[in-house]
Amino acid sequence: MSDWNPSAPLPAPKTRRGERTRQKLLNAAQRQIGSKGFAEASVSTITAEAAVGQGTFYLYFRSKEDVLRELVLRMGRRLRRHLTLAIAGAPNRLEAERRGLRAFLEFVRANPDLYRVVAESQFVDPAVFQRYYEDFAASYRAGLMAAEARGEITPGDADVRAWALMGISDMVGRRFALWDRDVPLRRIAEAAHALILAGLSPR
Amino acid sequence: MSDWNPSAPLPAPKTRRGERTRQKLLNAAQRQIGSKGFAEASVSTITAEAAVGQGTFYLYFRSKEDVLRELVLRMGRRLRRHLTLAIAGAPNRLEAERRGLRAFLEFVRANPDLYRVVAESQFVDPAVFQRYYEDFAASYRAGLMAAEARGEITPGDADVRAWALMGISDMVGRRFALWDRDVPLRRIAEAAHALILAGLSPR
DNA sequence: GCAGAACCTGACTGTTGAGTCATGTTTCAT
DNA sequence: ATGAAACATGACTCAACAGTCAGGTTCTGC
Repeated sequence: MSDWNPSAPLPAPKTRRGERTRQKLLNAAQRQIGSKGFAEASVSTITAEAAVGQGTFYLYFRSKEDVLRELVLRMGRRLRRHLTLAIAGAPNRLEAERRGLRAFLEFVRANPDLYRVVAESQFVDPAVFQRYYEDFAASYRAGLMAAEARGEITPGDADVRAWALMGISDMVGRRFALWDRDVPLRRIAEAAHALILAGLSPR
Repeated sequence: MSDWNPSAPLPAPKTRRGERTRQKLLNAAQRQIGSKGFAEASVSTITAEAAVGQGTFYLYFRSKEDVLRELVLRMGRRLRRHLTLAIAGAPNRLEAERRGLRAFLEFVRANPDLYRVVAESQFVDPAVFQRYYEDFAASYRAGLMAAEARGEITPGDADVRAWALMGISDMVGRRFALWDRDVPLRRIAEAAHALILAGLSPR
């Protein structure tokens, strides 16, 4: 009759030391999973990198899957903050779009680990992965609808548009910010933005 | 001094029986990996589903990674064929774009296994995954440049455009063809195509 | 219809790594 | 200052699998 729930998050650390250890583990996991991938990164390589004992891991996370989940949430928060700052003060939606795209590419270039972690979550915990994108899509969609109401963009299906635009960022980011680490992002962002602005049709 | 090479593909089956067995294994692997994911699908579940002995697997594939590689190539061939057929006879590039997008979404809906297999290859064999997209991008890019020369589309960076357009298909496909198995694809394809045609800017 | 090549088998081996636990150390509220 | 709660440890257990191999079956060209 107790309310014990096996999938509830583990209780947060109660002391400063505990919180520090948890963060060390999260950072180590991010580097390990980000560089070697989820399958190759074992709990023991993670604890070794964090310089804590094997068993310590299980004081803060139920499993390797659990720590990945946590990292996806962390990535979402960081990216959201980064984009919010980049967009703040844009005079209109199209300019916000421009700045956001550029900022996203720069974020990916600067945080390849987190990018990979999110991508891997797709197979480790589909629900979290889906949630990650749904959340971005929802706020993207809201932004597009508001802009449409203000007449800053043409009318259109905001839902499909939101996913399509995320797809552009995602793929262009992978190709030009992650795989190709040298190409200047300004040029890429401008080219992609031009497509988003005017499409392909001459008319 | 012999020309033995440990990473050369295994010799092809010499008899009809051998070829049949290899195909049974490929199909079983596609279903297993497509439904449970690469990590959960073991060689023994694959051989069980194919109804062959454990060791038979290693007559045709060096490892689980190897069979995944093969499946990615198969997916590439099938998708390419599907798209070529769908686009054949389109009067111009923009119409080809329209038909291609729609055909892609339909392919994803019909072949969720193959879609997942390709996505997993990203972490199992990055080179093959990258190659898969680079190949599509190259032919996409060529198509866009030809269309631009004919004046069917506005001038622009064909490379970035190719990746951006693939990104749209990829993400919209995942969201509306894979995750949401009920929504009618015609509507989605039209909405995305409208964005590709004219962009967001009112002008 | 025979020889030799091709194919098939599944029990076995060895490794890997997740998760546990008994014991020890540190923190902190009182 | 102290004791109880929180935190930390790493050797150990145990299950899961990848990959092997010695021995058996089926095919195919002649």
